[in-house]
Parts: sequence; structure tokens; C-alpha cells
Amino acid sequence: MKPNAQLFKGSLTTIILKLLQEEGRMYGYEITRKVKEASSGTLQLTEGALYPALHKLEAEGLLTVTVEASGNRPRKYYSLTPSGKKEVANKVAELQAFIGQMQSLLNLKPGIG
Amino acid sequence: MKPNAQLFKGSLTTIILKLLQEEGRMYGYEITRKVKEASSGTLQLTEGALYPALHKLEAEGLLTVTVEASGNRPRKYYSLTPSGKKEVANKVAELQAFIGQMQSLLNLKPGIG
DNA sequence: GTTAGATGCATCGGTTTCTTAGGTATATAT
DNA sequence: ATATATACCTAAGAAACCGATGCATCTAAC
Repeated sequence: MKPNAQLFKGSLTTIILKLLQEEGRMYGYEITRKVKEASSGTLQLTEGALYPALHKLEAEGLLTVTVEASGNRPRKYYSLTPSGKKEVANKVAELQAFIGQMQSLLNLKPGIG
Repeated sequence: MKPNAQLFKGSLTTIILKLLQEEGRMYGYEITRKVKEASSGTLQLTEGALYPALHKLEAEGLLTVTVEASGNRPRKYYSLTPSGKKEVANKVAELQAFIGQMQSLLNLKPGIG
């Protein structure tokens, strides 16, 4: 039983955009580490979920990529495009509103109805 | 753009269990109304998502059904089984912990990195 | 020297979950 | 007659995610 290990449906892209807004630019592997670290290991963002999401965001024009050979192996740094920067605020606001609604459903006291 | 209309992946069953814990017993159509009402119309729980979820929870032994002809048309009232009552606390706690992690990711300030 | 583990990219198959659309049936309102 | 509300349900398809796997490089262990 590990349903808590998976991200909210449709929220992964929002998380990615938010992290890029925060950090400026990141590469894929770094994002997986960041999510794991920021959630104390609770949220495990698998690469099988991340990379398709990154490619999709890039195809939608929200992200750009710059490849850099960082001493060792090449890294693909992702950063927000102008339209990506606009989208962040919207998506984050949507997700937060949504979380608020979820909490109002979860915070009802049992046996009162 | 209506990603905010959908429930978190895997959270629908938790919401159902929570509502039944709160209300004692409910029928399907009533649950859809309740979610819509409690979220001011933000969350729309479609029947195509609800009924399969209810049947699955019943098959897992977390819910029981009693059919009642309530004046007009027959209703299927769902309520928690003993094991369902145990599961509610766990699932709600999991989801709340998860929401907390999501918020900590979303509440980071932009441009600081 | 070769095995293991970390970094760093990526795809593929399968499963679950949700959406969209439709179906059945009764009652009420227009 | 037609639309809306109640009340149940399924089925097809899309979407998202998980787990496994693959390639390649570098470092550390033994």
C-alpha cells in the first residue's frame, strides 16, 4: 500500500513549473532529487513520470532546454519561457484552490452529519 | 482548461469513505450533490467515476449496501463496514500528510533558489 | 580489473483512474 | 410533448502514473 507515493493527478506539471520558477533552471535528475528532499522522502517522483511530463511541457512551449556539458555528463537544463512564466501563477493558484477544497472535505468531523 | 475539476488521483475513495464516516450512510446521487455543494461547485464528481469507485470499495469489503425504496425510486445506501471504519482514519491521514507535502512545495517563494 | 553504485538521459508496457457519452426508468414542470 | 431532476449503471477511450529496463559515464570498493 503506497498510494501516498504518487502525485496528484495533473499536479506534476504544476510542481515542475513551480520548481523552475523558484530555482530558475533545473535538469531532470535534479528535479527528482529536489522533490524527494523537499518532501522528506515522502514524494518519490519517478523518472518514468518526469521525463514525459518535461517533454510535454516543452512541446507546449512552456519550457526551453539548453544542453550543457557540466564537467562530467551532459545535462539538459530546463527553464520557463515567457508563456511558461505566465502559466505558473495560474496553475499554482488553481492547485492551491483545489487543495483548499479537498481539505474542507477532509476536515469535517466524523459522526455529526 | 478544467484540470481543477478533477479529483486527485487515488483520492476519490478517501473522499467517499470520509463522507460516509461523517454522514453515516449515503446513496450515490447524494454523494455527487454533497461534493458539489461542499466545494461550492468547484469539484464536480461525475457518476462515471463515482459508481465504479463505490463498487470497488464494496468488493474490497469496506462498504455495505442496503437498498431502500424511498417513496419514489429505490436508493442504494452505502455505509462503512468495520474494516471500512478502520481504513478511514488511515486513508485520511495519508491524504492529509500528502497535501501538506504538496503545499510545502507550492509555498516556496519564487526567484530565491 | 571488475563489480557496484551514483549520476543523467530516456522509452515501453501495463494498470489504474478519470472523462465523455450514452442507456434505463420515474416524476414533475412547461 | 419536452425538458429537467432524480437515481441507477456501463463502456470506450484518454490520460497519467508505476515499474522495469536500457544506455552511458564516473567513482569507490575489493
